[in-house]
Amino acid sequence: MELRHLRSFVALAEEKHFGRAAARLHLAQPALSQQLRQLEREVGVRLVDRSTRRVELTDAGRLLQQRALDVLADLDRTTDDLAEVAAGRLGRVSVGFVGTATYDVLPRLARLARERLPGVRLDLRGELLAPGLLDAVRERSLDLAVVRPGAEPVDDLEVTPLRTEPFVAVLPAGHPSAGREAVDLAALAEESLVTHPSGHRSAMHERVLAACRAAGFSPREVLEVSETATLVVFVAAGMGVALVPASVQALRVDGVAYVPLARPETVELALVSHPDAGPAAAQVAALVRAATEPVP
Amino acid sequence: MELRHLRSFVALAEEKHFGRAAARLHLAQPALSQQLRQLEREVGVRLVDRSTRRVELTDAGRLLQQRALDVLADLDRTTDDLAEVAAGRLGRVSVGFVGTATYDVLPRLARLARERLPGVRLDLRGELLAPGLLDAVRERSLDLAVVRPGAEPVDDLEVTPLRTEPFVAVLPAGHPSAGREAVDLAALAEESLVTHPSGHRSAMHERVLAACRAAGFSPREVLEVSETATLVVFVAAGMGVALVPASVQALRVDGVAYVPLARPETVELALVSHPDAGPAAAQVAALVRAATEPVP
DNA sequence: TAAAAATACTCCATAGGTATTTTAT
DNA sequence: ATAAAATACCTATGGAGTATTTTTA
Repeated sequence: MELRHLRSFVALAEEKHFGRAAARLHLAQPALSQQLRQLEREVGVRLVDRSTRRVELTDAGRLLQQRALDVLADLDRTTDDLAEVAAGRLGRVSVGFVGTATYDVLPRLARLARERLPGVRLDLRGELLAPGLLDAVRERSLDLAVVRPGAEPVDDLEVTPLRTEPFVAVLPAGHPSAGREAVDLAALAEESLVTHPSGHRSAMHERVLAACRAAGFSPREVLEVSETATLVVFVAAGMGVALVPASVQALRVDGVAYVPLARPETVELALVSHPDAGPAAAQVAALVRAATEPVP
Repeated sequence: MELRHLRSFVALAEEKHFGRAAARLHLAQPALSQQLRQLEREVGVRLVDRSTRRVELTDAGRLLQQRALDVLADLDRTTDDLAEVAAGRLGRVSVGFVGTATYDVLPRLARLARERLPGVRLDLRGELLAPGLLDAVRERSLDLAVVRPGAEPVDDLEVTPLRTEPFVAVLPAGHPSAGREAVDLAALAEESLVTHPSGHRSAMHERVLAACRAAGFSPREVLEVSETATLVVFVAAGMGVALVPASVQALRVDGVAYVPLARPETVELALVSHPDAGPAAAQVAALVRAATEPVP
């Protein structure tokens, strides 16, 4: 059985006339007769009761007409859908975010995708750690990752810079520098510092300590927390101060003030994708770039 | 696009290897390469990322794999179903019954069909009138009809006799002959008679009056009702007596006694079907014959 | 007898085969 | 170096066309 048999059968079922159906199919009448004969032979069932004066479907014919219509419609839909998939407007894309991109980039992306790529199902996962994100992209369990690029370059994946943003200080509301225009990082030398985890689990830890060294001090006490939200809450609780990328200010917490640094230090944000990610991932990548364009 | 493209694509999607997939399809490898090229050209989308070492589906390819599998499974199911339809084990059949077959043949048929033709949806309609039944079968709004054959022969439809059954008298419980072994019809000459409608709407009316004439009398008062159930209830209410085919005894009503006639008069029951009714109708017709075989 | 489906036959388009080349690892 | 996909080319099947016959209402 081939689709041409089904298409011909449907036409014949509708026209109930070999000549007209053949014309509609751009076929000669005998070709249609033969196709029907083949089809009936293959399914082993008479589909059309026919004489020179009357063409009528059998019960089996009526069933096949319905099913054939369904199948042909399915295939038409499929063809359309394939084009959508190829254009990246239909599909499923998973994006992972490091903690400091979770409260700013993630929601912006979600809103943009909802508007511009309604056919793409997004799977967004926030508060992840950079090394795991890279591995996930490598093994295709994630399509895209928004990370803070670390020291060592990544050459088996595509990495595109998204933005460079300044650090801001996170201070408890009662802190003397809270509410100021800017704070000199050196003024915080004696405070306890709350940071992301050390080791190779987060790029932030090293960046923050490097900034302190640049300001001429090494923090006296360091408290490590793994979630950015927890970090901010710790500051609110008076456990210390912190340095975070400016976009973390999207995370508003009572009892906490964000204050720019007098001499700004910066961190990068980058998008990582697999070299042969699908078109939907490419579309979403474009939206990630759009979501990070205006540095807030 | 033809089914062979889909079949080949599915095999390739599963094997992820042109050589093996081609072998499974009993094709040479270049034929498969060509089919894929045609398919991709037609849908305008790359379906497989391939190098000499790696064959991997694109997003679009994965979508098509799913859809193609669905379509092919649908068609397989359809082929099976067509055979069932052709054998008369799958389908829909409507059967109409005259009033006096409604309470005996109809329920027997329903039970038999449930057992032996579970795939056939039966549409059973009782208490109809013979002329309407015949027209309904002619115009195919009914597949089968169980009727009391009238005087004039029907030659454009298939009529097969089902059974011949004796009339029985329907008497009120208090009637002197109620409970007897048999009653002589002439003994009821003075009673009011309850019958089915006169005119050409029911064959019963004429049959009953003919039986009375054969017994040597003409009923003094005749009351016409259109439903058999109503007729019996009228007798129970003391409105008169009636003559009905023996199978109506299936209709048990308090206050009514059925009594055989001393000199039996008979009526026929017949099955009417369209000459080119489908196989399901033929199967059901066989069950109707089975349901009427043992004269009760 | 006239309209329409079936049959007879012919032809050529094309699906698929064989041989070979290209490519990626 | 080698396995595997792509390309080139050829062959033959069979799908569709034309002409004709058969059927039935």
